[in-house]
Amino acid sequence: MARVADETRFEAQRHRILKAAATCFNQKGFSGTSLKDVSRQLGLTDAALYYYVKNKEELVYQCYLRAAELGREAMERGINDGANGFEKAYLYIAYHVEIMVGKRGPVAIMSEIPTLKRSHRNEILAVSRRHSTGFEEILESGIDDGSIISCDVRMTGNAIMGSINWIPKWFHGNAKMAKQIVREFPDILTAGLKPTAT
Amino acid sequence: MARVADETRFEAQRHRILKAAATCFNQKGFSGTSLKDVSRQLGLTDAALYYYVKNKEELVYQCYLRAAELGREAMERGINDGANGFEKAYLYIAYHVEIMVGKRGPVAIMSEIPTLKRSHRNEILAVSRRHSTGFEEILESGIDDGSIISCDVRMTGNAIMGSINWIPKWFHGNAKMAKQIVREFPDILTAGLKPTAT
DNA sequence: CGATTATTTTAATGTAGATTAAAATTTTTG
DNA sequence: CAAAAATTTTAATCTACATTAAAATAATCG
Repeated sequence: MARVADETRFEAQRHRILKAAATCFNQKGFSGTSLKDVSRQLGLTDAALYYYVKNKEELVYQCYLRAAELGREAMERGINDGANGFEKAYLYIAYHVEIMVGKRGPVAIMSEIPTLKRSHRNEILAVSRRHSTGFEEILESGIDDGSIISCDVRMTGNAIMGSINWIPKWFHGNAKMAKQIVREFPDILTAGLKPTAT
Repeated sequence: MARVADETRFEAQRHRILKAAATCFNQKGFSGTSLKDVSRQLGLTDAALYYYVKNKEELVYQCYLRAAELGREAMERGINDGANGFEKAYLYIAYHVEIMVGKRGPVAIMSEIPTLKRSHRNEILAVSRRHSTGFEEILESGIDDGSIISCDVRMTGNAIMGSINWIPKWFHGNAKMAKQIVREFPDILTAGLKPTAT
């Protein structure tokens, strides 16, 4: 048995499949992408995908899990790297945006959560909720330490996350624009958070 | 023939169907909603829908057209009612947000543009682009008249529109929250546009 | 009311695309 | 290199809807 090597190979291919699927879902829409569309991108046959996922529902689920994981990672890094609430928020946004438009992407837009089977749906919803809550806590910490203006963290959080989540809708891989987004979005999204200079 | 009366009746029913479809699409996802799901909401049969739209593709298309029209209307009102660039932007956002969460909604999230047939897709894309451009022009006018801070209007526009477009993802008809959104979103989204008080 | 038109339903049909089983191929390992 | 395991393909099947035609019902009008 080629235990370790095989698992690496398998995981690598699985990963490529998830990225291809995310690309298709974002560009062609969920219902507009057949498994053949996904597999063709990798020079495979649609049936081959079933070696890696149980069915299409699971493919979507895995894409969403990966999207959630990448977001979680960005938030964790932001929390670790920022010295105060504002910086944590700023860095999280920067990291997350970078993932959305960078080579680790594409990140699947979670447009089809309702079509997931109950257990998967609940898991994705739970992890999403946790993410939102995490961001709200960052905002609160910033309000507490004076680095962020007093605001409704729920609404502010939704506004900022919406901007980030919507990026794949209008960004389609243009490298120059990717740089622009990474450079400008963090400032744009946090401009309203800064206490007015006194 | 009952010319006028019939057309009213027909249009009214058509309108109800579009709203029901938008509700389903936003809540269950596009691929997750069958025509039966839509028709059931109105106490109809799936086949009845074909009296109002040619097919499912057209149903989506009409939903998107309606969404675009509502957005356009909000922008027009904002432009008319605002005294300077900032106010135009602020009011447009307020009007659009109000539509998104109000009784005129639900507004369909345009998640499935790629599945539209070419002509419909091009039309929707064109109207979307026009909308984006319109908002960027508002921002530019604000920069010119000094009511808005100097910024990249393209990126800023994308950020703000993303927040608005994402609303149906997390808002599901709770009346209290609707009020909150209408009250807070315009300020949150424009907070970063104000020139720092001197 | 009786006739005409508008709307909806019933009952089939058609089809794309998901899924599967078995065979073929490729990769790994000893 | 030969055997075993891993990966992919070929070739069917299967099924959930979308779609349609014809019949039935409801609304409107003279």
